[in-house]
Amino acid sequence: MHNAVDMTPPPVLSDAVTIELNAVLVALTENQPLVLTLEDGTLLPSGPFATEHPTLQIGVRAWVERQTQHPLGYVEQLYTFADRNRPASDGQRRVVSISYLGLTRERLSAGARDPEWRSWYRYFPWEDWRSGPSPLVAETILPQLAAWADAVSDPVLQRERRQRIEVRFGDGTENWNEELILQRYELLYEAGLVPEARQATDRVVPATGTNGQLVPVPGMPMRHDHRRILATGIARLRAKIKYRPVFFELMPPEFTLLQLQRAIEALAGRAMHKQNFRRLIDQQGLVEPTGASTSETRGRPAKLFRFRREVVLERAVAGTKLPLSRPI
Amino acid sequence: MHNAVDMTPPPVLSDAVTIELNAVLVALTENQPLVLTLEDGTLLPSGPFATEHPTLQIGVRAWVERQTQHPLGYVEQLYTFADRNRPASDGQRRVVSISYLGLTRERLSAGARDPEWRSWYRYFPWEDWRSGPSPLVAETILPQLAAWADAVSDPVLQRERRQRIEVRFGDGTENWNEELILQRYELLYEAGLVPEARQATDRVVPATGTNGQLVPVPGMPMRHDHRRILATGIARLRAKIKYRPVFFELMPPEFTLLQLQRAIEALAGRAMHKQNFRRLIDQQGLVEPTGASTSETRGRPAKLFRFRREVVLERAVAGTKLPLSRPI
DNA sequence: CCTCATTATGCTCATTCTTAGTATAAATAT
DNA sequence: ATATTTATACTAAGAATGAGCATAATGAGG
Repeated sequence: MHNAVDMTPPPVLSDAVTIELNAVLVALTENQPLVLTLEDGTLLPSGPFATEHPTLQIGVRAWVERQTQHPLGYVEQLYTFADRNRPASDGQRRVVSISYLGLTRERLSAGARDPEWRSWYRYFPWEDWRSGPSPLVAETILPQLAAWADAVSDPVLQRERRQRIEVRFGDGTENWNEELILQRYELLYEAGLVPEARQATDRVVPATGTNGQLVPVPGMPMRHDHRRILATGIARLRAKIKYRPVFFELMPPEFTLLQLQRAIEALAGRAMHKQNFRRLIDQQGLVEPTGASTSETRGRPAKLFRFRREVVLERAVAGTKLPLSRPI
Repeated sequence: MHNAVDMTPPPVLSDAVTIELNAVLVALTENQPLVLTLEDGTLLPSGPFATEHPTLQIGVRAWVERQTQHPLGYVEQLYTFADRNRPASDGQRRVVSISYLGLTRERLSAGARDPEWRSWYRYFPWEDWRSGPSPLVAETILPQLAAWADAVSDPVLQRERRQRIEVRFGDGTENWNEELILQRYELLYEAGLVPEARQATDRVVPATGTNGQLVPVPGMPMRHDHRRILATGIARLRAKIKYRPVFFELMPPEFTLLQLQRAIEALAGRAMHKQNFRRLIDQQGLVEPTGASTSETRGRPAKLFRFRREVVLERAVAGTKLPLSRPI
């Protein structure tokens, strides 16, 4: 590397580290957003980055495809971090984790136990607002967070905590921003309301119930920080669907507009107005009718659509608009 | 790490790699967006990630602050890549580069040669549309890209190339999307129109002028892939200013609304309608008047503003809207 | 002092977008 | 046949946006 004379840091040996790749692999089935898990749903798939992989992305694709027997469509880097909660001083090499978001069209080996596809709302039940405000927020989460805010005596800090709660969770019925899933998880972690927070070494102020005990919020935990990585992936996807047509990779080659709508709603965790959704979709020229219709549903048969070739080719830069506003 | 029996890849030694940290460090002075460079503007600052750094971000902060003698405000991870153009088979450890975007309030050591702050439009002159469409696009870039598209005989490929050019550059006067800076750079690279493309080992189809020679587009190159990293940082920043109040970190504690507008315009590379800008800004409650005004400018004195405390505290989730549309 | 150039700021207005419907069509289940 | 379900067309109120006019407050130059 370069060595500008007065810029060079004191000669320090850049240490050897080991790279671990993590994947948040997403699929959609029957209006459920699924994520691939291992070991009874407690881990995301991960694997080492090795010499045989020319690039990181090829590394991720290689072992995900081997594990799932399925070609991986869209792959996007999520985040890289080093040594969260892992000490480096025991003679072992430090581990740097690089996480990826992957989208795939169909799930496979349904019912398998390892790997197993699970709805991500098992991990984040409060994030599903498709049929209105999740009662978990108003009834369980907000009261406990309020207690956590009250637990600090300094009025300035208390006000800051209340503000942070309000921005992330709204009031339980309004001002819900589905993109803030990661920030919500992190706040719950900080408040000691998720089980993962107990094992952590850093200072955590646990919330206590009326009997002085920790009362974890419903939602399945994962090992290490994999639930946080999952939240990062969901957040990225929820943000991205609003301006890039990522759902290409999740949909079958032909679909009805309602299927498309339900797919996006599954990702966003919110319902959309049907007529407005259709208007936006065909205004944008993302899809074209195949000419056929389906009568798999009960009512009037729906036209089938496919994504337009030109848009698929340029999906990395093509724009989308959805009747999901970017709140505040 | 976990080891699900039928999931384990063939036992492969996860190889040791070296981590290198790169920084795109941005500041604003006199309506120019500046980036910190080394070695006569040919490199971005980079340094090794070493044992003494508990986390990656602390590592970046540590040596950037040592190099610039200036506290680093906002820091955000950009991208991680391994071995772009670097062979791994010579017995040396592979290098994984992790790049960061940093924002800082004031530049320092003005006029110093190393490190030196430079306007990023020296590297991407075609990206400055603040006083209308950049003539470089219509007069230099588009003709050469058109020649590059024509150079392929297969009509399907030719149409695809034309479409990619159109999406990224528009027609030279309209449909300019300032967020696509990275995709534009990559297209110029692919077309062989930037000098960096010549040294690359991968297959590059160089564009040729009328006399059969490579005609690079104006804009200073950098070594390695640092200009690409810079483009990544600018793209991230241009996208982010539209929905998060990142400009906090770049502005002085007090400023006029015109100063704020010029700052954002410098980042976006586009001009905004003054009255509409003001309307949006005060609708959102991002700033509050300090009560004072300034008469540093020639005309009517402008009120001074500061960012509101509440918004600064929650800047990671606070929203912004600017009269810069997210085109297509 | 007067006028002009310059910047700041208030206000309007037409257009487009968005939201939240109503209405109607075409199928299935009973 | 009738109720139910789904698809699709259309509309009207309200909000947001884009473009511009009008006025205010200052310094510079005569």
